[in-house]
Amino acid sequence: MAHGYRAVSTRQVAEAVGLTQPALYHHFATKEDLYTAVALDEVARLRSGLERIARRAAPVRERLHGAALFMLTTVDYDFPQMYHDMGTELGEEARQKLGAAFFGGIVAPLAGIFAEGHGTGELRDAEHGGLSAAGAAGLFMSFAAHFLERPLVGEPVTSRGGVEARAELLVRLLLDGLGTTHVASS
Amino acid sequence: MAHGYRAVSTRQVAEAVGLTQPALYHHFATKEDLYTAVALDEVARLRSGLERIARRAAPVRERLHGAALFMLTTVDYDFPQMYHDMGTELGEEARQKLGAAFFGGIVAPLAGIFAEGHGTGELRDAEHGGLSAAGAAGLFMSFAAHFLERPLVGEPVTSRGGVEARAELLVRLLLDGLGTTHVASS
DNA sequence: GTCTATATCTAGATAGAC
DNA sequence: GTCTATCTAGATATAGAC
Repeated sequence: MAHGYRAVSTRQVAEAVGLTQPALYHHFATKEDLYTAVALDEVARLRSGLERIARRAAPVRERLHGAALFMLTTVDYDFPQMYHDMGTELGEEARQKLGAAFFGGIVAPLAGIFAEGHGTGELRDAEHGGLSAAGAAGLFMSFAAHFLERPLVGEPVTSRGGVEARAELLVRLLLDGLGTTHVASS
Repeated sequence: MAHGYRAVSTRQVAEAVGLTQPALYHHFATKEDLYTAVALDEVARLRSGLERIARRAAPVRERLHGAALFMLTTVDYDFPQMYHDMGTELGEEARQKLGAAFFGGIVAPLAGIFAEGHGTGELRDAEHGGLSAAGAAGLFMSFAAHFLERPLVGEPVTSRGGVEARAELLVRLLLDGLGTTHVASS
């Protein structure tokens, strides 16, 4: 997930788990199967974390902060790269399967939080210059990816203040934007 | 740029330009050299477009809209993938070179627009709950990548309204966020 | 400057012993 | 369930004729 599907060989995977390369093939039929299994595992981990946060009895903004903190503290790989691999390196079947898990496990719980915000009028939906609940969840993920990104040159993001501060900044930018003047919903 | 450094073979490149694979090696010493040259070309193209837009005598918001429209209409590859490749698949020298070109050609012109917005008080800088000019430029690129992204399942983004509307939405979300209540700068 | 032919390496995957 | 040994395909890169 950190280096990309093609960049990691099955020999490297085998060495990391203390096996020889052919031994992997006793457990998984193909490299794609292995990758899919790991990706599904990771999506399930994110799902349980995000669903727990989404169920909290806390204001929308606070739960979004929790979700942001969860992502920033527990994701240590390249999220866009994983998404790219899921979309381009896998067969139709694996892509559909992962796509469904991704939507149900990551987009859905986040979308639930945003939908509540739409209900209370705290957040703008698609008809008021904002986004649908699912669209907002997708944007949230892009924000998370942005704040996880390691710059090409210069210091890594982790040194730009603590994760707490970055999670707060993430939510503030997502909800309030960079502008100083608030534009009425149109 | 669309499929990733490792996913495209030099044979495929050769076929695309109407040559045999070894003929490429008359023009470029290695695959990495070829990739770097193409990436530098593309960064130069973005640079000239973004600098032209940044120089326009128009409000900050309008120029950001122009930059968004420029990105959405002229980038037809996977931007995060290119960024990932630049960071992980190339040697130190090429990475430094591309990193500098990226910063000077893409981040800098965008940062110029944001800096003006900071000057007029139209945009919040890092000391008022927003971002530095360079940070805002980076976030802008992440927004562009988000709006260019092709979803794992379902219809491509191009069918979600025209590019004009998507560019406008991009700027609105970036500057005003998803919330309805404006939070005073802290 | 482009070609054919090929060297060299590494990848995913398989065979079969234990 | 893991190993050693190996197959086969595809990759980057080179040699040398034209």
